Amino acid sequence: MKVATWNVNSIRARQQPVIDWLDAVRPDVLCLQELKVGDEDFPFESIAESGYESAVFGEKTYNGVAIVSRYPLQDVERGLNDGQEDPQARLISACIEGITIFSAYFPNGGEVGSDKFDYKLRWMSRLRALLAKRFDPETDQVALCGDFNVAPWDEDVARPAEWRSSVLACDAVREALEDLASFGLQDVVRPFHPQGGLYSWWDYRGRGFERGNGLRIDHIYCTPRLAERAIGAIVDREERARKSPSDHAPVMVEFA
DNA sequence: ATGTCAGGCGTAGCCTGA
Repeated sequence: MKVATWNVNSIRARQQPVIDWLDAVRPDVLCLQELKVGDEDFPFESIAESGYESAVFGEKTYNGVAIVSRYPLQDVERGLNDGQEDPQARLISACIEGITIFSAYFPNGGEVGSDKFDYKLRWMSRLRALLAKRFDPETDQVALCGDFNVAPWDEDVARPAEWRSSVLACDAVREALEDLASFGLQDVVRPFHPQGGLYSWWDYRGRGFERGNGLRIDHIYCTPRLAERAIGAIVDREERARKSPSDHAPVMVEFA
């Protein structure tokens, strides 16, 4: 079973690349982030023509997440559902073939110390609480996929000196991710690329891709029973090298 | 600090967010 995640930076701008990628790669599940459209503008029909069912939590202009799957999507849930307000569409989950898969778009965080940064840390803590409430990490098979907006290690950053103090790689967000993972989730991509140097996002500004200035901020984190089934992980850099790309490349893990 | 994108508004070009 192949599970992928891709921040497409507008599904409207990337509709054909997404469909072409589904047709070429044939993942079983693709988690999407930054749709930037309301549910009514999501291309359900075009994606269905390629053989995929979609569950969408859209938002006009900003955010928006989806899960597309070759298998039926069950028990779809949208948002953090913790009784507090979250006006931003950043989380959707569905049960697929006995695995609960999340598509998550973590807040970027703006600048360290800003209100947006506080929101990012709070959001991560609320996500941890949701996981702890809904799942038993010992027995449940859960995959948290998405744009985490966190590069967990210096090996995930091409130029640590340039990014170490940023909202993507500073100690506070790395600690928040460690706390989230301490629920019982592990990074299933890193073990296949222990040397690091594998990136999933390159800033449009400053021609990050052309200059090799990348970060690994898109992740697939799994509970142990699912993680032990992982047999490979890739980042599809070719999608970032194409004309008019998203600033993110797809990340995909195969499970036995 | 920002050399690039994308969407909104509204129909040019500025603003926001990333």
